[in-house]
Amino acid sequence: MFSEKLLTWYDLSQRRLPWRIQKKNPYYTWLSEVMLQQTTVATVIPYFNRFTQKWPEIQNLAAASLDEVLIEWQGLGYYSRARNLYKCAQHLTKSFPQEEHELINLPGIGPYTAAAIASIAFNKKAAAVDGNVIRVLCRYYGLDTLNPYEPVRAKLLKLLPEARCGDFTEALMELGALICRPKNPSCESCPFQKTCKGYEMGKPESFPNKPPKKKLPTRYTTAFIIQREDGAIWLRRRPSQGLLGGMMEVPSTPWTEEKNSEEKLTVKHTFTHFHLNAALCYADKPMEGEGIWVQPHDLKKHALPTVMKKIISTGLKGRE
DNA sequence: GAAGCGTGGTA
DNA sequence: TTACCAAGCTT
Repeated sequence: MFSEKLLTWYDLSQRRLPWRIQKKNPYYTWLSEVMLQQTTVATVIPYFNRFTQKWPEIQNLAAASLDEVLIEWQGLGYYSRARNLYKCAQHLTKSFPQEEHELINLPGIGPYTAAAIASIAFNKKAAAVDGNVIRVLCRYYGLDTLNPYEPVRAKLLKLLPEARCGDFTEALMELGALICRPKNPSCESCPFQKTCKGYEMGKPESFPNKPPKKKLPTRYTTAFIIQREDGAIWLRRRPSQGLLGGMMEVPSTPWTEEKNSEEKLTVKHTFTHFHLNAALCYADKPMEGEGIWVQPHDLKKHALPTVMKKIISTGLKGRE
């Protein structure tokens, strides 16, 4: 009953997304699911299109270098995804598992993504529990527990149909994205309005029950815009693990909670777990250690995270 | 199990 | 401006 109604709605209302054009392409499913982790559809679309144009098959992606992948990934965030994607491509080139319990052993593929790939690409009966599914089912069943993952997973397993498992998985997430939105849900056009507990209670937006978030600390640094007479800028590579791992950067002092002396030019940027306040400082001699000179025109050839693009562009403008 | 891990859009 | 959020994974 539930699944029939959901699939009918989905057949009528689904968006045409690049990874849905070619039906059942496991490479597309895997790539899109990794890109969509904690990231909006609108942000992912151009990245997905560039990746699949540059690397039409997994073999092409696996044959690239990690730096090439990081360059294409720059700006998308959570760069461990790109590192794991690259590592995972090496495995998938040999064989592409169809089962959830095999997929979950691959780098960058966790419980959600394993179930999503098994279900969407191979039509297996797997329970993909993401933020959408948690929101939709918590509202529908009026679940107000602070840890809804397991209860939602149990409900989902009972709802999953024998046929069209993959479409059902996509449909439930699509309902969450288009109708059962986090804010301003469109209950008037929801096919499940009549039987939705959250709607009946008059407060669908209060589900799921989330703990309050802590305030983010601010860290401070001084970033060095080191520019040679011919205009080239000094860059170096960050350590391969941790924050912005493997990406390029301009040198900077350690990022600590000690405030800067008030500088003229600063760049502010917010990461997942802290705000960064970078005071800019100009120099013309390189720092110790490894690094490269890059002409401003060639910056696009290097894997720069957004925070570094902001620092460099602000630094170059501020110098004029 | 809690913390670390990006970014851009929206209210 | 600040806060919150968006198809989670790893350690």
